[in-house]
Amino acid sequence: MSESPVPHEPPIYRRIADGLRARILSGELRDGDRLPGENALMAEYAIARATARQALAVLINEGLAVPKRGSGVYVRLFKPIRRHGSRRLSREQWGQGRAIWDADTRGRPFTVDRVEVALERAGEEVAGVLESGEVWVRRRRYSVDARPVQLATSYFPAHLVEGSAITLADTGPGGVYARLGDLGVPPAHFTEEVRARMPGPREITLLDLPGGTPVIVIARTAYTSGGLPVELNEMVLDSAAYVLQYDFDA
Amino acid sequence: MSESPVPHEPPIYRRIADGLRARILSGELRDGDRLPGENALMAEYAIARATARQALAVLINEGLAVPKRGSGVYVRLFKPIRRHGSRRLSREQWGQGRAIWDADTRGRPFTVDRVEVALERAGEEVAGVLESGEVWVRRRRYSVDARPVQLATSYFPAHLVEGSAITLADTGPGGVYARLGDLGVPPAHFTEEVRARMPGPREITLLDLPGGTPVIVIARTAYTSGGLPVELNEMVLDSAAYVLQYDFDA
DNA sequence: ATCATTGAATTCTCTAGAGAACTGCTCCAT
DNA sequence: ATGGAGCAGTTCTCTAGAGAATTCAATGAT
Repeated sequence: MSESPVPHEPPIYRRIADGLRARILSGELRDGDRLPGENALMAEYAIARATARQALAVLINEGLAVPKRGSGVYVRLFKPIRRHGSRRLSREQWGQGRAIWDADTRGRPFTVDRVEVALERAGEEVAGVLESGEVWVRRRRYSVDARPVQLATSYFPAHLVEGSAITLADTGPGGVYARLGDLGVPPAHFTEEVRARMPGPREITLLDLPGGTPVIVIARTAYTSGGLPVELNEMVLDSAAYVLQYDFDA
Repeated sequence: MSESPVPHEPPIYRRIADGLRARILSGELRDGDRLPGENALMAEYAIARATARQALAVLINEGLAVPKRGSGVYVRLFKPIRRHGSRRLSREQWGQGRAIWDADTRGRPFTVDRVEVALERAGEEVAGVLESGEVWVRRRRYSVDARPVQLATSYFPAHLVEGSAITLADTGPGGVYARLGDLGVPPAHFTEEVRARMPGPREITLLDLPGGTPVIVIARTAYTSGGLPVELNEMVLDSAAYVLQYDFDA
């Protein structure tokens, strides 16, 4: 038999992490405050550097802290952008001022950079959704307050949008949806599929993500009233920067 | 000026991780396959154990691999459940004595364990949403195929549901929404707020999450047609197990 | 005043090694 | 056959140390 009736004491690095987490959640350490760094933890607990790093890695991985190389480890600040799925139903009377998570409802200005427009052969999944082998692709990155928060890639059936402003960098007033209306195929119905996962290296670079930040992936398909798919938009969001809101009736 | 026009070669651990990732994404390594472990990487690349661990940690952190202590590191399998936001809660479904979760698992039945029902003093945020200081709280965990996939906590204004089956472990046919209907306050409108983040230690335990798996947090508020909030349901989902789907018109 | 340099502090990367904890298999006694 | 013991292989935890890369503030030169 085992002679340890003790329900397994957690390892050192975990106890240190638990202590720091408690101080963050209790409010003792606030957004932007500096956490004790590797050296401080080494001295305080008489542990090796790797162990101190492991403790900090736990918090970084949970998204509660952000490391700044050459400076220190800081409590993360969280002020998400609220993204409304269906604007039509999300009127003021429903839940205004009742939001669970504090978020910026006022429209902070988005800036768009890295716009790429290209005609490509559709991948398997895209081709399946849009029922088209060739697609016009629009890739762009959105930033708020000079911080990148979203990558978006839109696909359009090539035969549908050929010759329109959708194939240009500047789509003109009203954006791509107005142009689809001009073409006689205005979007009437949307389906959004939402997932969350850890980012790949490319996404970490483009969104400038600190460690421990998942991304939200939204695949939105736009259909005409006749059920014709006219756009597939794949969005990758910094999950620390966003709260999604969906409103619907029973 | 810096005299390194070289765009900074990535560190060893990252190059190894990149190589393994490529083998996974290319299909060479499939779901459930065993990855080269610490010892194998140490031998192959002539590196220290810590460095090999760091390489594997990258993949584990991205959710592409799962470590099994004493056994090895394995490629993760991904077969999500599709959860429909709208339509799912339609009156027909809960009107017929059908639990909502049966509807969207398509045969894979949800099992519920760890049901807790209690009368509690509402926290600040919950009180603000439900406009009630005392709330009945229902906590439960859902599993599919003996795997826990979701934690759910529902809050109801105490004065509203006092004496109904909502305060019991078994809420009867149709679940809590049918009971709210019985009480004359049927839910007519829903607002869902969706976030993603890394799980805390409690969530890791309850959901049995491997490293590198984010959770999706949904805060759903149910309102009557008169705009009265009658339920706040906070759900924590294993993000590897779910795809959320929302449908709406332009 | 403005700009460049320096230096301390900090995180990041990596080596080398050791023991603990756990898994899965084989072998042996029953 | 079945159960238990033992063993090899694996991940997990931790020590001790060193150099690289980066940040940030102070200092000095222009």
